[in-house]
Amino acid sequence: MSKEPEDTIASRISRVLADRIVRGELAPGARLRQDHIAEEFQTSHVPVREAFRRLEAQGLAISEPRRGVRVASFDLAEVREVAEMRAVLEVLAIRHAARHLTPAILDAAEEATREGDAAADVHAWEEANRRFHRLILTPCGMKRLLASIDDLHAASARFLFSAWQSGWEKRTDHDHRAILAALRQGRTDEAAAILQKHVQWIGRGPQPAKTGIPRETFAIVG
Amino acid sequence: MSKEPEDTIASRISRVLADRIVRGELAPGARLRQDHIAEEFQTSHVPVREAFRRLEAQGLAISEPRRGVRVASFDLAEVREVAEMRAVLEVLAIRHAARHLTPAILDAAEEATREGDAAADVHAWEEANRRFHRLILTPCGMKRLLASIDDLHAASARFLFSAWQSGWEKRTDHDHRAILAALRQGRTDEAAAILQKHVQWIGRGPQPAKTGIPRETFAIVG
DNA sequence: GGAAATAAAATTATCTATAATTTTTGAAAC
DNA sequence: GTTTCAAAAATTATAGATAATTTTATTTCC
Repeated sequence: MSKEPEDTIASRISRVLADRIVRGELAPGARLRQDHIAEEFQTSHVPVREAFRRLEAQGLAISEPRRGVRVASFDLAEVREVAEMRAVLEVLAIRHAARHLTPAILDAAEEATREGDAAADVHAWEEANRRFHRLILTPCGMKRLLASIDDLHAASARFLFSAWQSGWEKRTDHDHRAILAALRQGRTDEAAAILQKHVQWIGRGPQPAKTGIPRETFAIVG
Repeated sequence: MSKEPEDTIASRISRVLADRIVRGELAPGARLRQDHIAEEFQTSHVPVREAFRRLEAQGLAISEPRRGVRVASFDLAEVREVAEMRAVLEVLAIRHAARHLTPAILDAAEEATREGDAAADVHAWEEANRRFHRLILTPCGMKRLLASIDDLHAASARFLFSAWQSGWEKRTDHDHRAILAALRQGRTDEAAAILQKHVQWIGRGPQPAKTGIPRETFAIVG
């Protein structure tokens, strides 16, 4: 019971590195040197290389043979691409999840929304937001679809964190509440439509200036 | 020019293994033993392990810590899941690709369709079919989206090959022609609608009996 | 002073070796 | 004949070592 399975070192390394990349602690283009990372994790570089393959598949790192691995960079076009992929895939997921949603799940999702609204910083908001999406989508039971969505969420979060390096301001998530209301009434199509717009909007509106504090929030979150 | 970059051994191994899994030469559930594969490719098992991580990410293999890697198995539910994911993602791609399509590309796609119709076996058909889809979708220029679609195509092909182990019969692909006609006339919505149905249908109809020769073709191809 | 060439250092990709774990084999008990 | 257990074999995961390549630093030449 208390014995953790403690999966492979490679998976632990890939999780930690993915988190750092998403949070922006590792900047786009930064080189990932296998020996240094191996030293940090007190291992040889073999599991580090395996972790790299995982990051590559997730689109978080780019590897060039013999030239090493670096943190993937991303531009606005890719942010939009990710948003559109998320939109269509999350709609697909919600359509299948709808019939399996229980009041308990919807209550938990509402709680996640409240936590998001009350979040003091962007990381807390992101966690709550992701929880909301996961709660209402997981019941679709489509593992491959959910895994893809998870990877896209990570990519979205990268953008979110890079845009909101400081100065998070609280906001009320009307989309989430509208989605929940529609789901509670069994209006799946309506919920799907709101969800689609909600996600698709990411990266569409005016971007915050790099120097100043971001003003327009609706274009970044989702 | 003649000098090939000859990328890493790991990527070569993952390509070959992926191909074998898709073609059904490696059965679902079959164990992939790193030492044996290493011996076959005249390498150590280190690059083999890296290849495993790639296959895992593509959904072609499943790895359990300390228990090894085996070929992923798939059931009808997963075939449908893949089909639905392909449907929404290919529609997204075609919507973005449409404006960049040239008559030359459409001609090449028509040629691919003809080759598919004339294909003598299921492998030739699959290759032509994939070429068709790639031709009309690639111009969207969304790398991440195209990579996802490619992985889903591989999963679809697995199902196709497992269903049509023998007894391929020629057929005329009306969907492909209708899609091309719509694209030629600039009717993107119509093309997208046909494409969606075309792909979504996979795994829906009656399945061929394992013992006999498959009769219903419309439900398997796409 | 700056470009080109060269030497030194760092880094990647791979191999061989080893410890830990799982699977298989085979005998003993029922 | 089947189940249980233990020893043997096979296999995984990781470490440590090495050759090849790339990057960085240094020197030379213009």
